[in-house]
Amino acid sequence: MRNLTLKDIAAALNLSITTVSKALKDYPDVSPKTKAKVKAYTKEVNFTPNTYAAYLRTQESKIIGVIIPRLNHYFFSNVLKGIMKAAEAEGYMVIILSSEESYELEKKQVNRLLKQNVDGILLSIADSTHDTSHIDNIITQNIPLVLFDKYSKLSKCSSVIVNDQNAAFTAVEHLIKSGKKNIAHLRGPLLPQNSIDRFLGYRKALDKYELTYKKEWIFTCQNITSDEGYAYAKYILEKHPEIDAIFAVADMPAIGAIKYFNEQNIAIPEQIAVMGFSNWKISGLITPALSTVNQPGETMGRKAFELFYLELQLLKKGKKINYQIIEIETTLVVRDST
Amino acid sequence: MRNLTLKDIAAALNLSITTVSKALKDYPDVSPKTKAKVKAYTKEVNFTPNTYAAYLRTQESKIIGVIIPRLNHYFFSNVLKGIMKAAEAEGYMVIILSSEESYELEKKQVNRLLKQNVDGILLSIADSTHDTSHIDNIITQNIPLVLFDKYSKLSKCSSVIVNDQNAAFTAVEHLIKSGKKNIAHLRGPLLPQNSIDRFLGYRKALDKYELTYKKEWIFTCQNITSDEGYAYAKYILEKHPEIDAIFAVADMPAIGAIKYFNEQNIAIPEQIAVMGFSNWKISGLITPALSTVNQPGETMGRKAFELFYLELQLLKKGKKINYQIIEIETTLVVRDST
DNA sequence: CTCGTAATCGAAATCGTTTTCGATTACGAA
DNA sequence: TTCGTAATCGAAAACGATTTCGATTACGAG
Repeated sequence: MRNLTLKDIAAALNLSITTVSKALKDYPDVSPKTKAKVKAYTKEVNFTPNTYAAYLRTQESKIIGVIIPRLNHYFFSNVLKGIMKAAEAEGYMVIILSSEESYELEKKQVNRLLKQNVDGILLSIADSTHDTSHIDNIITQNIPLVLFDKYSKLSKCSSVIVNDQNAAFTAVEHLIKSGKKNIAHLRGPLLPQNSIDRFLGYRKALDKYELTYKKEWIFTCQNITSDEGYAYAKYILEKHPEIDAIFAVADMPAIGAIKYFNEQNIAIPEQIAVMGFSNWKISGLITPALSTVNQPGETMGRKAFELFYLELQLLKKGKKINYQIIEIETTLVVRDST
Repeated sequence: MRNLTLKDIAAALNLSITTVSKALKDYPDVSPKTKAKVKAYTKEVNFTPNTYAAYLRTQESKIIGVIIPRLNHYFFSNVLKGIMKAAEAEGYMVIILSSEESYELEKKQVNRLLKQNVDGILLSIADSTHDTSHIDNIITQNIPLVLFDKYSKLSKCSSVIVNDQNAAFTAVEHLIKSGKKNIAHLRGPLLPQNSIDRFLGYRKALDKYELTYKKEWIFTCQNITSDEGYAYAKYILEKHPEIDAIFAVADMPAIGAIKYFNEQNIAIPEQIAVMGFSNWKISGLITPALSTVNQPGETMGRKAFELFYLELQLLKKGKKINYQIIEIETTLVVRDST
């Protein structure tokens, strides 16, 4: 019960393998009549050429690789959805690997994909990635590479990102305009550009509205978990009762903070407002519903694939690829926590 | 900058392609000395045989396909994690496809995987799948198939599942033991076996403790969303104030119900208790934290891969495979909502 | 010295496609 | 008739690995 081959088709139609192959690929040197015959028959028996054999000649695997930092992560799941939909439409398969936010594992996964001879790599770099030689490695091998969300300023390649700084600025501005003056920031770790940018957006907003920036109102979430948010909320309530709003680097810490405030019967947003970032599904479901910044993950994924596809076409034509950075628009989602 | 080939290695070591290939595969007819030489060199230059070329002879792609009903779904993400970890350990790549809970799309995705000549398929069937001919198709093609979580009683193949009936029974029993007597059930749609089993577990618990089963206390969630839970909670409060507990087919509807009760200042669990199913991450983060049944997704994924791998080995040896059904243990997670 | 055997190695076929380059045929022009 | 051209088709050589089968060498037994 193995799959059919060109040989089988050729035998059935009394043609050569060559002609069948060419008919399917619309070569000009096969008559319209035989073309039609071949196409009708292959459709009838549901034949498609073996991709592995085809790879050997064309060096195209019709498979792309995607590396994300985490699998069970709402935002990245949405990005994946966007990538896979777009890939499917163009007949590409997607191999997904996870770096688990580890630099070492990320290197390894990149290597696995290169060994697999994927046609391109879509990558969101891990928080702990401090060196980009493995990424540059992809580029020198002339394999289309697109970074998304968590990108690097070091590597010369296409990226699909969000303007984190602007988005954070808008979020904090909203807090200020609603009357809050002592705004704390639960920031992310030092490494990924995103948490730096969100922090910078926060500072910019304070600057613009002439609010004083206080170092002791900045709290670093190493793993961006709800537990960290919960713990910092407790600390804030005990040591910094003057704080009247929190801008978190992501929804998870924000949700943790809300959980603590709920337990302590603190009025949100009256006594303290909470703003998240990312718009996870959960954010709309907790009480009070969390205000946050919406990052359109699916769009991001789609754009990332499109960028890869574009680069591939240019590469095939031997043209030079000019890297581009696509910025996806975010929107402020105001709910009940601000 | 293309990848190295056996030819390159052979040339560099002054050996034939054959010998290099055999040395790498530990054939007995190559001397330990040359074996060592070949292995040392291939390791040094980081050579691995091209998988596509290898496929042509061995018919093994070292790729498995996974079809899940939904991508951005906490439980399935965990299953994927388990699958991918296990696959990675055995040197397998994983292609993931989503059926979006659609029967038609599921058929299509199965077909795509068959065309891709994957070594095996891991599948969680869609809610709307009413016919299993496409699944039987996989089996007749002699490709290892493992169903997980959402399985079918119709197809003769290995499965990794949870004993939904027992788990539901235990959950409802817990509600009863905590003093609740009028327990409603937000059930899932009619098709997947899981929602049937959870419903049966609910009934069994009522029977055992001699509580009357009332048809009007059963509410069907077609899409298992929080919105449905929210709407039913409202309905229950208005039309059935006698109900003092809700057992939901999944966490999402339970969370929606809690949201409504929170808004109405209903005391949970005193006035009405809420029990979910699945233990999504979010469940521990809402207030009150949701009691639920923990389904170990990662374990399920790992077991599913192991089952596939086992079948593949048997198949290669030409032995008959005897299908088995693995039941994963669930645990009751009691939090603040009961 | 001869022969059989074991130990090593390689040539070549094969997997299923793609693609180059010839081969064949038909047909109109000269 | 003959020749050139266009229109169709196929043979065969890749692609890079695996594997069968045969070749070669070395060496000890007789």
